[in-house]
Amino acid sequence: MIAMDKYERVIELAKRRGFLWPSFEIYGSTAGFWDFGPLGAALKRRIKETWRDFYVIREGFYEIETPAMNIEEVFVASGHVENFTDLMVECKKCGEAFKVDLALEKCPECGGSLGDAYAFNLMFKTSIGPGSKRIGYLRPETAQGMFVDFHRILRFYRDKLPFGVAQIGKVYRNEISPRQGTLRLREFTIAEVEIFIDPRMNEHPRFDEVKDIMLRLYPAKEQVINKFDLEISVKDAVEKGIIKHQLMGYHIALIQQFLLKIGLSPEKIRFRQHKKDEIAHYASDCWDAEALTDRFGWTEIVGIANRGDYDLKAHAKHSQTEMTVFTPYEQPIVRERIIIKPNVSAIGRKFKDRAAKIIEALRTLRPDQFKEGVIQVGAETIPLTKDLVEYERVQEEIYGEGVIPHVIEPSYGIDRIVYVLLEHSFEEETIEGEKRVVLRLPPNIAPVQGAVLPLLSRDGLDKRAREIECSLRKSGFLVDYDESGTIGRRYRRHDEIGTPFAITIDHQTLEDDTLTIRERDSMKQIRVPIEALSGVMKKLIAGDAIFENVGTLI
RNA sequence: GCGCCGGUAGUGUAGUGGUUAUCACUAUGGCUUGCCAAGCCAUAAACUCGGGUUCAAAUCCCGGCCGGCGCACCA
Repeated sequence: MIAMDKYERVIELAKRRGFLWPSFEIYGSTAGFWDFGPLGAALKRRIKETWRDFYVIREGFYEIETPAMNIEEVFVASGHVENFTDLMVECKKCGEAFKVDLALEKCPECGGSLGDAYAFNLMFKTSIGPGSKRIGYLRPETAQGMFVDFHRILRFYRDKLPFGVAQIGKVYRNEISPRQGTLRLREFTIAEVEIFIDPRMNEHPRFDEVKDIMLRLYPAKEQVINKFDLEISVKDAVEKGIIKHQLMGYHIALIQQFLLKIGLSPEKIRFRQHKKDEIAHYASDCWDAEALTDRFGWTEIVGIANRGDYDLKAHAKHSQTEMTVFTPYEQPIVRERIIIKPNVSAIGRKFKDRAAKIIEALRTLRPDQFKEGVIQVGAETIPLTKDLVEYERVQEEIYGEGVIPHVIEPSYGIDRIVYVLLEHSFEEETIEGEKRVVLRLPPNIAPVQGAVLPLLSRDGLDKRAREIECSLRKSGFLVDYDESGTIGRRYRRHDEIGTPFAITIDHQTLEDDTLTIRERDSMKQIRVPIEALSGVMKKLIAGDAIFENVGTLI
């Protein structure tokens, strides 16, 4: 047998044990769509819950939910319609692809002749309602939902920066040729946060909590010059200007903490900055968290972009909606100003039907623009006599100004994280000559938290085990009962799906109401009283206790 | 989207024109054992789809779909 590489072994396990499989298999499947089976869906759910712990609970960024189907206006404003619908043409000689340009006859790279033009649009397009009057697109990111709702969210947060909004949801991109399992899908789950900040405030009040965290950074400059990544603390990276400011540094550190919490290997994570030519149309700076995979090398799993005020400006313009936050000055600014007061009734009598336009033009003028005593209305220059216009000197206090917030956006590709986590957790080892496959998932991430196993399926051990299974379920643990085959076989079955603890009921259980807990990674066992089981499991899963300390080691 | 290669039970596979489609693992039921994939018996389970050639196709030819690799794409 030809040795399978790690990708193949992980996918084989994932399919066989119910984590992942291609969608629509009975109809021949379609590239870019994968189903999450019972264990995959559970694993993904725990990852999403951990993400919510980080962003919704710990950071206080409330979560919202907006439609996956969006109206055309949203993506016209965001630039996606323009930036996603391009006619492309490829050079027959060198294969280079270009946007179609009528002036283009030969390949600008090599002078070869060009092939036929083809359209590509990464957004799925459809129509809403009967009659196809309204064009709809499936969203390629969740972010626009947060921008479109900005005025509502701002009010919810009582008109004060900074604040953040989170959303987890399905997004859709009609990739030309998706490959590589769940690493590139046409429908996938993204978890995004839009953090709205005052553009003048780049600091983070809790920066000290993360400042000493070590990061592996691969800045844009290094990719061009030395091709080395570097180990550096968050604090040093910000001070040296490698990371632009504290806010960015804080959130990069947070991403790393999250990835480690769910169980990715620390030595297989780095942050790579986008180079100028690969940055998205909406962003001014972007870092990707990349995970090292066996077959595909460094793979993007999280992106953190500085979107600036691009999106809010765009939606403000297209929707004619104010998207600013009133930010007060420390001291109100007092200033004197001369304002123009048109004599409305006199102008009306003199200019009749042109009066309205003249008055409007006067009101939008500053006094210094009206020195000549003439007013420009369309192409016409109209002289105005002094009786038609008055000036008034006013004193006004300005308390603050409307600021368009800037946006920092961490964006997680959840499905990619699921695959990478499976790969990083996957281990094969040899125990007494037998191969043992084990998923070393953290206990709080593993889909099944405990296996309840009667040593024998008779002598009343099975009945006792069923009772224990039932009580664990009532306490909120996702457990599996298994009495099929030898105890060793059952341990191995659960090792393979990452179940962190196996609870075994033996003859001694019937005598003294104790049972054993076996730890997946060490294969050690402790004996604990039944009444302590629930509390012990809770501590072990939360990582609040050391295995050997919560029972008697056997 | 282009090019090359591939597609057989849940998994890994044998099978170059006529086989009851091979073997192993897994799974299910039973016997046995009784704390790390032991053994025995039984059972279940497959030729990617469509068309063509042929008396006869898993096998040869064409096309679709899916997968792998390379190019392009991945805002």
